Amino acid sequence: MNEIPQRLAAKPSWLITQLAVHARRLVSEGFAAAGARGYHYRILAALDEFGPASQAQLGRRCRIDRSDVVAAVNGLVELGHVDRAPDPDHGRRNRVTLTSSGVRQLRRMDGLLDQVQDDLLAPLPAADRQTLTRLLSQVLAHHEPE
Amino acid sequence: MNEIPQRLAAKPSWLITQLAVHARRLVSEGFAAAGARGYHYRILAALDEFGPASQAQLGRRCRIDRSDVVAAVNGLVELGHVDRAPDPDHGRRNRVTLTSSGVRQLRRMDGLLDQVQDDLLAPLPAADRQTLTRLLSQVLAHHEPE
DNA sequence: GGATAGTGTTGGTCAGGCCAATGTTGGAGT
DNA sequence: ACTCCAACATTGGCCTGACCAACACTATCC
Repeated sequence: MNEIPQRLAAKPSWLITQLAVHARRLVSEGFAAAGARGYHYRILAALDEFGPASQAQLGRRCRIDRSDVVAAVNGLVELGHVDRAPDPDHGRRNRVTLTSSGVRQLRRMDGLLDQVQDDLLAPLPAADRQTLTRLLSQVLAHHEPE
Repeated sequence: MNEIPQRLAAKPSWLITQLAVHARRLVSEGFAAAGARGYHYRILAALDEFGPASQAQLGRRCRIDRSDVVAAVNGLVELGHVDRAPDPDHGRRNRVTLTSSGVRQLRRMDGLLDQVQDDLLAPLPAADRQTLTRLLSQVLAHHEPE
């Protein structure tokens, strides 16, 4: 009835972009429960793993445009999950820091996200999940900057 | 320097959505050469494989919202790749048909898209490409409307 | 000192995926 | 025959994520 054209179904680019739609849906549904957006998680994670950073640095690490980092940090500051202060050593630069509230939010999101991974890969046994992750990492690395 | 947070890099949802960004970029770059958009290809492919159809049917087969099908078909009609006429048997329904120009455009896009698949999966040997495609299909099928 | 690269910010664009409301039409139930 | 419901096409709006261009400022390198 609602059969997909073979041309599409067979193409990796189709599979990836369509699966990404479902992944995004699952993720944003999960995050909605925590009142957060996708960009927020990326930034909180980067701050937690690499410590305080400038907005430009965050953008590079999270694959977010600098202009979008501004808005996301604005949101995080308003929610109290992050602090923004001018970098004392570097005039124009900002220094973004994780607050304890931010750490708690990050933990919460981590939990939600683990559940999402499970829903996303539901039909696959553990071995296949690992294989898929490895192959995707390999391909993605090839398209990443340097 | 631009290291990605481990939390992200390890999550299938991240790998899929990020890879989808690159896939979309490659596809749209390729399609730009033919002056077409992503929705166009889907619709042309569905018409070619399943024959003339109503817009609602196209939407279901191509995973496009009804309202977006309207705009896409408008564009295709303007380009002469498709014909739209009221279905004689079914009052409100439209009947969308592929023109010979549409067939040519589809062939052209097919070629462009094959090249894109190659660029996308460049780092993978043939066997891995097949494995990846199989796993993605499996996962995607699980999230599709039965 | 003057060119050059990096930084934060504003504001705008785009594709893709959605939803709600409206007017219309076919068909099923009774 | 009449009513009610489901399907269809269309308009108009919204959201996320990813971009780009321009501006003002700062640091650094030659």
